[in-house]
Amino acid sequence: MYWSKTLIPTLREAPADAEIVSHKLLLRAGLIRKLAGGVYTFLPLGLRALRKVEQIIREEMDRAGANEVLMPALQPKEIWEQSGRAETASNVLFKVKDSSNREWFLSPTAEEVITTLAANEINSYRQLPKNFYQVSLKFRDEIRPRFGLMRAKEFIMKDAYSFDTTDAGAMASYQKMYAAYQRIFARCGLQAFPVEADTGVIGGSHSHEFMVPAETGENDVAYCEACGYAANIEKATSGLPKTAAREIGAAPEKFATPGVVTIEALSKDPYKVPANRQIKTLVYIADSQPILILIRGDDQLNETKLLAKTGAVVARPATVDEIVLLLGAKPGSLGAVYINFERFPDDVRNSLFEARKNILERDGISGFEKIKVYADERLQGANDMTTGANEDGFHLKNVSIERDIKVTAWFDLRTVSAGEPCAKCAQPLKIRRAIEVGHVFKLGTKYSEKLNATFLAADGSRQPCVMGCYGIGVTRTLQAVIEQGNDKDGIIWPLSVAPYQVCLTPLAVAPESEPMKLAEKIYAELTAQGVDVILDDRDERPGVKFKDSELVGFPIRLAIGEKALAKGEVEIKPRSGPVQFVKIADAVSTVLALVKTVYSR
RNA sequence: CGGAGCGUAGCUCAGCCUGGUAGAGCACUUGCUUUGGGAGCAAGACGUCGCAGGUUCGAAUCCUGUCGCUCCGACCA
Repeated sequence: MYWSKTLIPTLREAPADAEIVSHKLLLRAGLIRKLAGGVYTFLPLGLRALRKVEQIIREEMDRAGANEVLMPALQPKEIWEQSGRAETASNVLFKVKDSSNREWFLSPTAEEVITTLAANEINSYRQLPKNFYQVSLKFRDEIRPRFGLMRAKEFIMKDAYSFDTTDAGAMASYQKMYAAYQRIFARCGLQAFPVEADTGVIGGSHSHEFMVPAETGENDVAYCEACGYAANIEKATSGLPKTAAREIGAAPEKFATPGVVTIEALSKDPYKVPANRQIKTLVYIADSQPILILIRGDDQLNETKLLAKTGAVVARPATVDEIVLLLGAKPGSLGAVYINFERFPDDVRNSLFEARKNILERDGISGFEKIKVYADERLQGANDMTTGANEDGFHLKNVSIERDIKVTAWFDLRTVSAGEPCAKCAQPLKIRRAIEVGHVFKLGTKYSEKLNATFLAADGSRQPCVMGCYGIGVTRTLQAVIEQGNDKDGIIWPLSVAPYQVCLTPLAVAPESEPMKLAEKIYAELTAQGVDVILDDRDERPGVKFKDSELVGFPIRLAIGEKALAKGEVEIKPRSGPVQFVKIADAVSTVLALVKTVYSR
């Protein structure tokens, strides 16, 4: 390609709405342009890089035995209702109506479509296992698009779906994809590592995310350098000991705490109750039912764990009004010792109970009379604890959680912090930010059962396919490559995904000038060898050409100037390496040798 | 959806407080000079100041509404 024939609108300054370095460079290097928030056009250079990432993904998916298909972006509402996700994934679904008022969803993923296909086309165990994938445009009704391609309303995703006859087979399919992902990200020049992950509304039993470490990422990963444990903070656990038991009195004791509504205030004079001897009581509305969550005072609730462990579809903190109706006190004085107004005489209690129940049920909240209490495992066996008395301005001490509180179930509900001992090897955990570029799930039979994707087994029985699904955010991966590879001058592409591998830079471009004639000759030779070359034929000053080639980040620049030519030489400069002058006759072979170092930046 | 901020030339921004003929740098066009690290000089083109309404003799500027964008939070396959 000749530079003057394509469109590479480089910018000296980044548009004001670009926040992170990779977003700025995507715009400055002329790879993308924004049409609207979270919606971008890929310009020629950006599309070339994107296609290279896609090609790597296709090669590795094919190598792993997956078959490429292309499924509709426009999906009928009915199949989403059948899987149950019309409701559970409702907040991210783009919904459209056609002229006859029929509802459609713009595909954020394709479990329903592929499972419907399998239901129709796969009948026998002889046809399994199978793995189908596609690379296509996906839509998500992001409430807040951010960081360019990182979180967009519209993006390119590779999604794959495996179908097996047995659980063990599904596990093998999962491992194949896991290995393919490691190859894919390595070939893209990315340092991506797998971490244990929550399965979210996709569901399933087993899941890893592939993470690219970056301060601008939107995920926190807990990891152990000693044993290799790594997990999304939403899933991570640690090996902290349970709260120590002590000698205490026979019953909880109420004491006045006027104006004290925080853990911190109660830990100070005159009360001096350390946060780790307090029980924090949180009220949530989970699937329209009130629940209490008990966490140690110095811990933080992990809402993802709450949903995962309780099986709730949606949960939100209760409002202050709801809390007063439920427990009779405002936040700051809440506890789970007396949750049904035991402190009142029976007749008063019953009338309060009925009145409040009616109001809550009017607002769609049910199960008031039997509030479930979920407690974090770290509180198991804890006594000599202090918690709210469900009476404004009062707390209870001498609380033994097992004796005084009716806990419905114990779960790991807390968020781990850096420095806690690893659950596997006791070394201190670290936490860092990362970009999620891929996700693999073992789904099991959740979708195949709901959408009737069954097969006839060798023994004649009809069984649901055991499924897995595997996603890679292609456009996000592209941006992650830039986020990880840049310096003050611009992008540093790995050879594998660079829009062009070599930038030929003649410093005189008149058709009959020596630099231009030599550039055209080298261009022809490199192109014939299968190298992606761009020839900067613009009549610009050398400084402009050098700055642009570094901003765009071509891995190898071959400059041809009058001075070096007079000595029979040209100048070859890797994007992040030293300049070398080579004889004209050796120029092509030197470049070819550099291009062979496929995995290097 | 809550909180904050911003919408002026293709890009970065000034002007707004204190109303009075629309500005700068970069980019663009033409000419001359220059030619190994984002050139110099000269000339030129580019704007319904996001949109709508209001106040006023007069609004980029003040008021109201609205749309869009960004940040923080909530949310997130």
